[in-house]
Amino acid sequence: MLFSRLFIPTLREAPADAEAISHILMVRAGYVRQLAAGLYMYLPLGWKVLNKINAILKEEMDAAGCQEISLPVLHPAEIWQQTGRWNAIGDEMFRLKDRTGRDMCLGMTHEEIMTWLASREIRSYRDLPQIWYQMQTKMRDEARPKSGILRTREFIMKDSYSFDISEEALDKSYQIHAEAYHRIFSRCGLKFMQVQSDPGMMGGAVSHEYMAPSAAGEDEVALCGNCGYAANVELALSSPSPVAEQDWPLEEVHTPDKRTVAEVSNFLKLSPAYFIKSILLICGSTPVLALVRGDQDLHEKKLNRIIGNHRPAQKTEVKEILGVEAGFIGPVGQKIRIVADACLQEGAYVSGANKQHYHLRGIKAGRDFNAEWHDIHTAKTGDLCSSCKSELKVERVIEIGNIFKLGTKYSEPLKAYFLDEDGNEKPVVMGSYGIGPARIAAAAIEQNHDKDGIIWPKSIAPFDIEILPLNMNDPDTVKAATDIYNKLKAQGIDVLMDDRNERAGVKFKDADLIGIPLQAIIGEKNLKQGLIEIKDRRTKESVKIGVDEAADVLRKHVSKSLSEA
RNA sequence: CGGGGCGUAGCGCAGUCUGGCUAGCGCACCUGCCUUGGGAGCAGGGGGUCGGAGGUUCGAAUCCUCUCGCCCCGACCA
Repeated sequence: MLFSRLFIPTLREAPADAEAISHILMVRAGYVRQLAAGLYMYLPLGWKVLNKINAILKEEMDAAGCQEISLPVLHPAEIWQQTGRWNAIGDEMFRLKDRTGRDMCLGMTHEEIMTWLASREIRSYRDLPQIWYQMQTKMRDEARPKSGILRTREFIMKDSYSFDISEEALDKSYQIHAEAYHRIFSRCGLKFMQVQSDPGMMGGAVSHEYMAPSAAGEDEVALCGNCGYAANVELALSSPSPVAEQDWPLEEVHTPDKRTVAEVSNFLKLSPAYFIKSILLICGSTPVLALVRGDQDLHEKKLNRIIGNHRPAQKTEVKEILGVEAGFIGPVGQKIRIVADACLQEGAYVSGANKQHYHLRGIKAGRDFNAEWHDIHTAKTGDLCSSCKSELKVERVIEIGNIFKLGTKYSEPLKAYFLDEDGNEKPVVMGSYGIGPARIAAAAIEQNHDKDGIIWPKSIAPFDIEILPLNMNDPDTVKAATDIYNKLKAQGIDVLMDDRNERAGVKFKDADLIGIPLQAIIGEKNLKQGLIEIKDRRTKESVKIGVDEAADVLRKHVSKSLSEA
């Protein structure tokens, strides 16, 4: 492809409204443009990258025995009403009516529609298993789109759905996906990991996420370097690192106007780890007291799984319900439901005395208060792994894919039944599996860039090679470049030639920005000695090779690097 | 949805507090000359309903009211 014939609007300066590196670079290098919040247009280079990723996805899905189909984006409401998600999902679903007034929605995922299809067509155990997938647009009215193409309101997803006769059979489909996903992300050149995750609104019992480490990510995972435990912090189990046990008698301490853990711990010259943080929550209309160690944070989602939806109590409610001002509340003597972090079962602590300007020191679980014990704190770096007691590390990540065991959550309400060998009617056992190609692209940039621009992994770069004829007014340069360009093209190599009548500096800057992994630089001086230069975008190392052998050498470079990937 | 920030040429910005000449600068763009190994130089040129609506005023990018949009933090989240 000739640069002059391609629409590649590069920018010298970073757009003012971009913050994430991948966002800045994709806009600057002319890969994408923004239409509105969370809505992006893919320009030729961006679309090419996305299609390279999609091709890898399809290859691996097909190789795993999955079948590509395509479903509508526009859905009738009834199907979503049957599974209950029409009501369970809030403003995140785009809803509309057709001309007859019938409720419709735009698909944010396709469990319902896939299951509807299965319910119509699958009758016998002989029809199973099936794995169907599609590369298709999802629409989600995100509360806050952000970070360029990392979180958008419209995006393409590879989503697949498995239909099996039993949980054991589902395990197999699940495993097939796990293996395919490992191959896909490896081929895309990403650093990634598989972690345990919370199934959330998808339902089902087991799920895993595929995470690409990056500061631009929105999720956090807890990782154990020793035993390999890896989980989203939404459910990661950990023990806060223990503190030396104190042998305090239970006694009141006067703490005038000291309310927060930080204030009291300063006042008493004690580490926050010796405190119990008491948080009053309102769950429906019943109050619940949540307790975590003073140096820990409560994790809302963990608590949510135990007590359901809840909200923090207002200061006035605290006084009404507990009879004491917020800041001096504690678990001792409370009659209301208490959910406490498991680490508080050991040791003696300081907490509010439920008396204005007083705290209690020497509180011991079991003796002084009782609670339901759960892991409800937010795992953080330095916590101990719950299975092997090594130190955990918490890292920021981009979610690039996920796999869910759904069981019969969708097949039962949508009546996707089959007859088994014994003639019994049974619900199909399902799984669903997603990958976001745009997030793969963004994560690849987040993980592979330098001050000059993008450094694409070879497998998903928009081109294999960029040829840079430095002076288009020099006939020898043009001839040599065109010659190499034609030879490479004839060999099926995807090559971009910067044939613009620009100065060398402009071409170098744009080439580095765009990030094609291999550059072939053709300049007058080298050419006079029969040489051209090939340069690795990542290492910036270059070697000179003969013009005549250039096409062959470049071809070998490309095929070698692709087989490595 | 709560908090903060910002809307002036394709991009990046100044001007707004303290109203006043024909609304400016850099880059990009067009023409010509020149130049060709890291975003050259010279000369000439085109491009703006100052996000929108209403108001105050002799006069509004600037002040007031309303409104729309975008970004960031938080809440939320297949």
